[in-house]
Amino acid sequence: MTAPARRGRPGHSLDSLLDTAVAVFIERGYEATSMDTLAERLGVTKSAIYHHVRSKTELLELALDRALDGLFAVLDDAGSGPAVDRLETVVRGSVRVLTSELPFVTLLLRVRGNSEVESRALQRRREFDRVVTELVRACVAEGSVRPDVDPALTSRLLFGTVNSLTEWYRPDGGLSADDLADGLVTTLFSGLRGTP
Amino acid sequence: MTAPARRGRPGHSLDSLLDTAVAVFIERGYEATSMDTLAERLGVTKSAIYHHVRSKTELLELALDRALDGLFAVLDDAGSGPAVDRLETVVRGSVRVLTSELPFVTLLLRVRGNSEVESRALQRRREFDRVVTELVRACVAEGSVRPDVDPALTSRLLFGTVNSLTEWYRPDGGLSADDLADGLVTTLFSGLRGTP
DNA sequence: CCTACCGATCGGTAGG
DNA sequence: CCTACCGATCGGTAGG
Repeated sequence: MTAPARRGRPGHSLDSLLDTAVAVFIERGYEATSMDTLAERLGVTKSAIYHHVRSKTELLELALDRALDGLFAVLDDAGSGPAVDRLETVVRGSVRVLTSELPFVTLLLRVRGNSEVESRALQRRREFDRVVTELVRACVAEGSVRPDVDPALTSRLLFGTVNSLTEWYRPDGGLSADDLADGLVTTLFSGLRGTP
Repeated sequence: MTAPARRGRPGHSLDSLLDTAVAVFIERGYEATSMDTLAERLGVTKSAIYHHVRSKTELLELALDRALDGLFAVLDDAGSGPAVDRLETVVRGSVRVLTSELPFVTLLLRVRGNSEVESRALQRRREFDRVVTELVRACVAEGSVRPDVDPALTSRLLFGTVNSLTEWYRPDGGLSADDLADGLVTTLFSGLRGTP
């Protein structure tokens, strides 16, 4: 038996398509990116993209789910022990996901809820934030986090700091993900002034 | 003598035009916002907007300059004294500008350098960051900020935290700008764990 | 000559 | 994976 004739060229996998799409979405913004621009960057026609996905929206959805699945897996890693240790595990895990899936998390953090897909992603983000706020509350209850700042504010500042890494961190920039996590945990937990 | 007949209606000032434009740019993204959308939101025709500004780009430029001028004024307020006091003044001043000019700073932080105007805004932001990094270095030199974290990382985390406020802070949400600044300064300078 | 607009339309490009 | 298209909308400008 002969091998079945290939129709069309091998071209791109869904994964490599997604990588390029996310890179362009970050560069130019999701809405400002046309499928023609995307096709040009991939070196294929616009219609070739529609072979892999049904819509521009589906590309966005795949990218956002990848970031969110990574972040939620972090919560499962922090199962037991003192709340403050679980909090540190969540912070370090978030830094790890953020650095390893940087473009996907970057895109997630830029989503503003302007469509059904974006709204669902925002809802999952809010659920993540809610769990972390509960964890900060547990830390305050066990006496391991200061009680004089509202736990809701504390957790917002905490993840504001972690999420801001997408604005400047580059994996090839000489700062390893582990060193970054160490510096961030030290600064956040013990403060700028120095060790207690 | 009769009063001269008014030709055209009083309509909008440049300031109110800018307020609305920035609100829509934040909602939908700058590039994704058409001048027709803007005109619809203002209740005037597209041509009426071009009476006040020459281009969509000029609207963006006016908005970004307003945010940047506010931030640079903060550096002038922190003129003398120990570096750590100047740093706290800069942080509190940044929080004040961020809350009082929230939409303009929010727009500034979303700019990615996709045009001449955006690139110039990014350059001014980098200059601001450079001054703050120098200030952190001075704090380390005088012994008021921990030396075991790189000053460049410290200042990035510092302003990552401050800038992340645009993601959730709302002036009408029950948390005053002063209380916010207090909580943020306490958390950043003394850490999550508690007072030294 | 000014300020503050309007109704209509230009040449090109969007996602599908 | 391509060619050949669609209904609609883009930023910007004309005369009055």
